Amino acid sequence: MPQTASTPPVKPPTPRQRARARTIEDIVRLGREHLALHGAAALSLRAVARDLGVVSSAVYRYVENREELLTLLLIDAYNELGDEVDAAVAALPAADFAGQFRALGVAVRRWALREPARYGLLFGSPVPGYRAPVERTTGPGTRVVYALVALLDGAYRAGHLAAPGGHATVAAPLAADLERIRSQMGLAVPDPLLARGALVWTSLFGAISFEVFGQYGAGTFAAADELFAHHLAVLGDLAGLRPAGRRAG
Amino acid sequence: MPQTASTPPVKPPTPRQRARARTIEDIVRLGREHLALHGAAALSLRAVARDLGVVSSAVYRYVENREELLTLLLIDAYNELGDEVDAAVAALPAADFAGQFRALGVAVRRWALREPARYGLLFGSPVPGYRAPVERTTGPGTRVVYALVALLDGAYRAGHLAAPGGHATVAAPLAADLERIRSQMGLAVPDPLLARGALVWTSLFGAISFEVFGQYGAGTFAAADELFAHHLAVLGDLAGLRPAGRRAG
DNA sequence: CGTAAGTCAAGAGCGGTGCTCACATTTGTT
DNA sequence: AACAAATGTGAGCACCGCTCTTGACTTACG
Repeated sequence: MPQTASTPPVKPPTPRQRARARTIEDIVRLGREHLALHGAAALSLRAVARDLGVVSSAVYRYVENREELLTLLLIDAYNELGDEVDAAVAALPAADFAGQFRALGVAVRRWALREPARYGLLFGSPVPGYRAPVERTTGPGTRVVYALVALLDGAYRAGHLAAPGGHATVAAPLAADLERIRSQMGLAVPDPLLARGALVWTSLFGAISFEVFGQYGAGTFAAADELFAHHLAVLGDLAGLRPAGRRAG
Repeated sequence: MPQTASTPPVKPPTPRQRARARTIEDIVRLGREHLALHGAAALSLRAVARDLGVVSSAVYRYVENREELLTLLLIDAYNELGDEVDAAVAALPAADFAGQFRALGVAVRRWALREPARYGLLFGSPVPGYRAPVERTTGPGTRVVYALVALLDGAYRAGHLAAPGGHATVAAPLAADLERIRSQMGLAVPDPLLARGALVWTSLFGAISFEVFGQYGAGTFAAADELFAHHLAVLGDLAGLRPAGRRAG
């Protein structure tokens, strides 16, 4: 559980502060349930108030407005996804980069299919009129891509990332972006692999979004698991990851 | 312009029917503007009625409800995107499959960046409580993927689609899906290439969605055009497309 | 031509939403 | 006990989707 951000660093929390924190937690929990059931656009403060057993205007004592609750739910969802992805990646041997990549992809997909409405809030069309406060959401919101980039950088430093073939080149303006990213994140991955990593990143979420949002026609792919496994394998190749040592080899 | 679906095949339209059709067109046009400005979830029949200079209940004479208007706008957007993609692909020589693929991707991205809210309606998180009527939207909604698949199939039949390398395999249940798709659409592309085509399809929209929905952090990629061009080149390779004859070679 | 059928705009109204505000109540502290 | 802060209440505003009735109008037909 993250500590409340506004807690002063010295005093222990008073009972009232504890009760207040608990109420906010309840509001977020109820909001999460409504979000999961009816989607982001249908999230209603009045409904949350009803479930909380309180009059509608009372929740404004705890949450500034609907946007604020959306922000809390956004951070909540980002962190839950980040936790599951981190755990899935950490469950594999440190040297099994291809396996870690597969685990990352599988973890994101599993969470997305389990929480489609929350996934839509994070990675779907932006909620109209709502702009996520960058200073509060970038941290949790970048956990997955940080895990992916760390994975690729570790593989590269371990000599497990193959140089790409193909006809794609990295134009100069793009190289400038990549150099900035590399220095900001302390990476060693060279441009062609880093650019491919960006593509793999967006492609992973593209495949998951198509499945979660029902962009494939209904019944087009009955073997959704196998389709995603195939895509993950291709994307792993695309990133330059060599599969770990052959089984029983 | 597609003819109105409910027109009887014999009688010419009466003035009343013409006026009615014009009013519906106006409603769709105004709805398109509201959609583009404020997003799908904020689309309001009352606001459309105000812009139309009519009382709110009057629009229900022409449009059954909000969902119906959303459906009309969905079809409208799918067709506009499909028209632009078809035109972009058709502008290239029939044998330049790699160029056609690039043109397809560029056309989708251009439309998406020009019409982010409408793109979000088509490819973003589904509108809560709204289920698109399959019988009316699958036709327009599959135009882009049909164009992509036709492109790949044509390239394969012309011997311009290279067999893929890598470690990915097509599991048996997935092969059954692909076989069904192949027979339904009359394709010749074999499983590994068809599965890769599906990945290229989702990856293309993944890259575009990330850009349109602002999933890249602000300022992460200043060279958005070059990034997308890179991705298109890699995805073309991934699909198996060989670049057209070297320039001046 | 006159009447009946069909069509349409208008307005009231229902229940829902986000949000604000004045007021009452509870609670912790002095 | 008294006070002040925190919290809950209910009314109210403006908006939303949607329904229904009413009156006016257009069209078609006898």
